[in-house]
Amino acid sequence: MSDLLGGEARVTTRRAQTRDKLMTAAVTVFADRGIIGAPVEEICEAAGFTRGAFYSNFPDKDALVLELIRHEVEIQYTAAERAVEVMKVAASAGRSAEEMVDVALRAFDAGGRSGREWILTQQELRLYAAREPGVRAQYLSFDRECAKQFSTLIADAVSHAGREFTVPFEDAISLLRATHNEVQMEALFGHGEVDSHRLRVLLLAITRPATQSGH
Amino acid sequence: MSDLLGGEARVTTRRAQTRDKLMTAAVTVFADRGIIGAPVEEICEAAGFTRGAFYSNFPDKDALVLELIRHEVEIQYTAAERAVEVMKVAASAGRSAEEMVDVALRAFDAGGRSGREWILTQQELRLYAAREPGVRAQYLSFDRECAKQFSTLIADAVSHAGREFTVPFEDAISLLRATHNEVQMEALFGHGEVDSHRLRVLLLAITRPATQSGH
DNA sequence: TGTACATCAGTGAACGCGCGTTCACTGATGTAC
DNA sequence: TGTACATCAGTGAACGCGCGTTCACTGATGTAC
Repeated sequence: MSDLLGGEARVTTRRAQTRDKLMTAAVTVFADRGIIGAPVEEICEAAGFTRGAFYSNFPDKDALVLELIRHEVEIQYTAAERAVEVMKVAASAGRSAEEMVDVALRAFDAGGRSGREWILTQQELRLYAAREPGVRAQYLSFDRECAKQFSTLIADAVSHAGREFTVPFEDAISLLRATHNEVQMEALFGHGEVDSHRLRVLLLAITRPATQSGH
Repeated sequence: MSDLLGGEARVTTRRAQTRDKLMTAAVTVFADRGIIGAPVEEICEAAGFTRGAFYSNFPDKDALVLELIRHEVEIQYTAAERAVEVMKVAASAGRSAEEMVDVALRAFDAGGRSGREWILTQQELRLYAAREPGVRAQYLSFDRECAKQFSTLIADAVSHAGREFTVPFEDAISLLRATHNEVQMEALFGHGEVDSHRLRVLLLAITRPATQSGH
C-alpha cells in the first residue's frame, strides 16, 4: 500500500487535483475577463490557492491555456460518444428522424460544454489561437479532433435516421458546425438556452430520405 | 471663407482626421493583440501620435471601442447597398442565379471588411460586447443593423435570381449569417481568402426556382 | 512502532515592468482691433 | 495688412497601480533505519 499505488499515486493525485481546480477556475475567469484580461491571481483565488501554486503547476499562463485546449478534446470526445449511443437507443426505439437528430444534439450539448462560460471560453480560445502562433498548432489539432467527432456523430445520426445528404459531406459538416456555433453565440446574447431548432431546419434542408438499397 | 466653413469646419476636420487615424490604427492593434491586450500607446504610435492625443479625443479606451462599433455600422451599410446595386446590374445582364449570388456576396465582402484584421477585430468586438455590459447594448444595435442590411441584400438577391426560400426567411438568414461567419473564421486559420463556395451550396440547398406568378 | 531526515506542494512577500490616465506645457490656428 | 491675444490640438514627462513572475520559506507527506 506504499510504493506503487501509495507513494507516487497519492502525490500525483494531489497535483492532478490542484491542476484540475486551477483549470476549472480558469474557465470561469476567462469567460468573465477574457484570456488576456484574466489575472493569474484571480484564477488562483477562485480555485482556492495562492499564486505560487499556479507557478508550481504551470510554467506560465500560456501553458495553462494549452492544457485547457488539450483537456477540452477529451470532453468533446466523450460527449460525442455518448451522443452516438443515446441516438442509437432512440433509433432502435423507432423514433422519427427529427426526434433522433434532436436527441443526439441535445446529448452532445449536455455532455460537452454548452453553458455560457464554456461558450465564451471556447470563443476566447479560438481567437487566442488565431493570434498566438505558439498556441495555434495545438488549437488546430484540437479543432480537427472535434470536427472528426462531430462528423462521426452526424454521419451516424443521419444514416440511422434513414436519410442521406443532398450536398457533399464535407460541406454538410461545415454548414452544421457553422450553425451550431451561431446558435451558441445567439444563446450568449439572448437570454435563453442553446436551441437546436436551426440545426434541425438545416439538417432537413440538406438531407432527404435515403435510397433504400444503400447505393 | 472664415467663420462658417473656415473656422469651425477646419478645426473639426483636423479632429475628425485624428480620430479616424486612431480608430484605423486601433483595428490593426486589436487584431494583433486583442482588445484588452492592446496598449493605448501602441495604437497611438501606429496612428502617428502620442498618448495625449488619444485622451484628448476619447475619454478612455472603452469609448474608442464603442465608437468603432458605431463606425462599423456605416461601412457595412454602404457595403450592402453597393452589393445590391452590383447584383441588380448582374440581374439585368441575365446572369444565372449562382453567378448573381456569387457577385453579390463578393461585392459585400469587398465593400465591407473581409481582411484578416477586420475579421479578427469583429470577433473581438463580439466577445468584448458579450462580456462588458456597457458595450453590449451598443453592439446589439450594431448587430441588428447588420442583420437587417444582410437580410435585405439576400432577399433581393434571391428574388432577382428568380428563386424562393424553402425554409422560413428568418431561419434562412440565420443559417446564411452563420455560414458567412464560419467561412470568415476558416479564412483566419487557413492561409487563403474568404471563399464563398459554402455560401452558394447553402443557398442552393435552401432555395428553389420561384413559382412564376408570385403566389 | 518511533525517530530523524528528505522531498514535495503550496505560501506569501517582494520585485519590477507595462500600461492607463493625468497634467502642465508648446506650437499652431484662429480672432479682434 | 500687422500685431497682440485667445483657443485649441497634440506633446511628453510623471504618477501609480495591477499583474506576471520569482524565491526563500513552511508545513505536510513520505522514506530509512
